[in-house]
Amino acid sequence: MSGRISDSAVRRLSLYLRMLRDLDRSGVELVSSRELAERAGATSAQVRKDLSLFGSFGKRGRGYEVGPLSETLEGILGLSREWRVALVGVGKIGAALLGYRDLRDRGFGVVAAFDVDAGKIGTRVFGLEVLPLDDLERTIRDLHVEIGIVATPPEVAEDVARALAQAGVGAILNFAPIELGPVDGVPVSTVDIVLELEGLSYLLAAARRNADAAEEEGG
Amino acid sequence: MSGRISDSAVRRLSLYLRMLRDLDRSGVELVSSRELAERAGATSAQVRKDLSLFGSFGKRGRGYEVGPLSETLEGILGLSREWRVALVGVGKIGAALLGYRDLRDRGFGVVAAFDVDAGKIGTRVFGLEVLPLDDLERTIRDLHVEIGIVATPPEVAEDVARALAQAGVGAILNFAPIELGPVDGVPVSTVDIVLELEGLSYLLAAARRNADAAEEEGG
DNA sequence: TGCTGTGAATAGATTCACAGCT
DNA sequence: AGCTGTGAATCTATTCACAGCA
Repeated sequence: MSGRISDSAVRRLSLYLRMLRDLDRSGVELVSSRELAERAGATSAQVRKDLSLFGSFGKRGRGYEVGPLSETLEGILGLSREWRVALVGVGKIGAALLGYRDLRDRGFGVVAAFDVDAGKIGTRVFGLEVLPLDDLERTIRDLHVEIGIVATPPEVAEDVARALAQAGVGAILNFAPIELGPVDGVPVSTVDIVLELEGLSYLLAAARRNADAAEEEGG
Repeated sequence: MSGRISDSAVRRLSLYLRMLRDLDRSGVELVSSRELAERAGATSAQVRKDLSLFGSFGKRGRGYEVGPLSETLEGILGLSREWRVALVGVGKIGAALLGYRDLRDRGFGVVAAFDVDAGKIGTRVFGLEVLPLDDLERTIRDLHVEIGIVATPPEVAEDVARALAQAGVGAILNFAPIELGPVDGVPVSTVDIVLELEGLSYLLAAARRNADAAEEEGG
């Protein structure tokens, strides 16, 4: 059944689950791979292949049952439980994350926040007390935190990630604009906003070059 | 030379550029594909292949000149100029983006911000006045905005993206947790924080399953 | 000798297409 | 008849390996 599943496949499974939850809320009970694909921006073959990586969940000639498939995907993705999250770096982005209700609503509860700034330590941000970095290891162990979020400047991101890994988190989400491989075997996923914008910048620049070239050619 | 370049290749080029700027600041003048690869978390062959998609910039036997290659990459990525950006949705994440100095520092100047909330309209967030959505089209045209950022709730994200496209932006960065294909031909890049966390959740759940299976086997 | 640039080889992901169940 | 599940085919990306230049 499950060999190594690609990141993009996992990402699509998350999207399918979202669509299934929407359908469930709308009272739909059965969905075909084609319908699911349309909503998730994929192809029907892709949907079937992705699901088949984990088993056979559909009924030939009918489609997939929305409720049961949702639960199956929640199980696969580990979303039938609440994950405990700790955040390091209560700057602009860190603070925004603390106030972002979607995280808790979707099963990611931020239970601790840390910063180095003495001016922030002891204050409450969206109800959560900011703790000093010195408390990181103990707090993360005590609270059984499973996921760490790094929202620090890039210079310290790697050290912070290592400290989180040492303290026992099993996965890290990094917002610092620096590429981090797995640290001490703990997987790191990076959200790099500037990199995303630069990707768009490339497309704009390329489109402009093409337009210029076409104009050249035209006359 | 340039056919269709993959997103991942463009992303790596951005990373190479970052490393080159660092090297430049350190006074390094020459770098090999191997050194660049190490710093960017790629392989030397990957670096050479990525660069060769756009031309031959190195010197055989020597490596690449840091300064010139930086400028070449800036040109390719469209980063030798400042892009004008407009933001829609001044909530937690939108406000954080307005305060995020890195954007301006890296050449993405947010020149307009919009919201529907009458309580926010007219206020200043990090020095920028929040405008009503009604002003969106005119303002974007007047200010020649090239990139739009969607930081609204998911329900309205698609409509907002369409309005931005209609108003003439050439690219959109979407923070709403909804998959948007290109709207009216305008490319959309989505940053979906919950999706990233769900990807990590999958890894944690899979690791846990493996651990359980191993334990089963062992005893 | 050292390192680029690049075809050829390999690996990986997506799409096709159809047998098989309901 | 309709739709899944999946091997086979295709397409895309990465890695290899080496000729060719400094």
